[in-house]
Amino acid sequence: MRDTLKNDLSCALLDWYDRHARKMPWRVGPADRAAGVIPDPYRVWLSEVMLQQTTVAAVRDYFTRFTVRWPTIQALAAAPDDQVMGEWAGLGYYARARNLLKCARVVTDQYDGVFPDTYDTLLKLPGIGPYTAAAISAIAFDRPETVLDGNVERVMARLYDIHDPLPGSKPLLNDKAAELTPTVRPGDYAQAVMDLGATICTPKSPTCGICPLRDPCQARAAGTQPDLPRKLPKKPKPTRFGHVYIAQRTDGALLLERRPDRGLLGGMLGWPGSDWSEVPVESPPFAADWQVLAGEVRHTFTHFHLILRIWTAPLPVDMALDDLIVMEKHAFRPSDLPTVMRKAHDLWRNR
DNA sequence: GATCCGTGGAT
DNA sequence: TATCCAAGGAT
Repeated sequence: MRDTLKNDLSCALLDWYDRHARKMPWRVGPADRAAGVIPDPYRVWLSEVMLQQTTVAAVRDYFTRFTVRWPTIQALAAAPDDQVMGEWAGLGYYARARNLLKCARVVTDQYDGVFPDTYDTLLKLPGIGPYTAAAISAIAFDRPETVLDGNVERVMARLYDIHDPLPGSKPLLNDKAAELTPTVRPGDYAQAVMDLGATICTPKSPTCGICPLRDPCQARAAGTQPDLPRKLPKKPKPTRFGHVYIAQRTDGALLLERRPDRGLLGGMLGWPGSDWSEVPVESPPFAADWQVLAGEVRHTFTHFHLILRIWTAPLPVDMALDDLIVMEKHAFRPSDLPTVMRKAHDLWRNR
């Protein structure tokens, strides 16, 4: 009976996916896969890391730029750190980019450039956790692993009308998802559940009327689907303040810093500045007649709001400062900056 | 288990 | 404007 239900559900989902799979630059669609096209594990891995907590729309252009610039994992492994961090700038969660490079170098050096295919081996690699290990194993190698991301959590919570709040209900949701994972076409199936969650079984206003699982869905029968999955309340975000300092030489060169590898915006390029706190201390990188710009930069991170004041001064010739970078005009790209630093740059340029 | 870690779009 | 939240991982 359970097998029958499982087969009905997974077949309904695969059938829906065959007809409605979204096109994505990294995806080997059901028709291509059926025709024998084998996914490139490098592209599957890169896309899955980019997609961690990030929307498909935001990832698209980044994925294209990365794969044009670094078509293979060996090419990526050989890239200088600052080029990769610059290409990742704006996408957020910069630890992903640092771990991406670590992982590329491990696979290149220790696995001869060949991605491992098992969940347990993938899980040991930098930046690959339970979700991504299962996703790569299933999507790139068509192994019957169960992916559990936000989409699958939502689909399972509704399908079985589970009211226990996340994250405590995660093991139960994982059990439900694992029960449904078929041994045939597990890669397509993993993408089918996630596509369903992303397009039909959405967080708000799910379109149950056209859902391939509308009949067996227990939440829909109970009318509870808009309230699922339940989640524990989140903490409010405090507001912090800070100062940043933009100094430019008459030839256009700029004073920048490479942020330490750990912590917020780790490894990224930025403007020197104060700590970000309730009452920041003005801390210019060198003594000068600093002028504060009109306006301010407002930015919201994962766990706090930030309001920055921007100061500017001429950068003397031959100025050299510990841990700071004098970047020539031709070498500076605003797109290499994380978004909050690019906002400061834009305010300064439009002064 | 709780906290930290970005960003932009939708509502 | 405020909140949610998106194909999560590391510590």
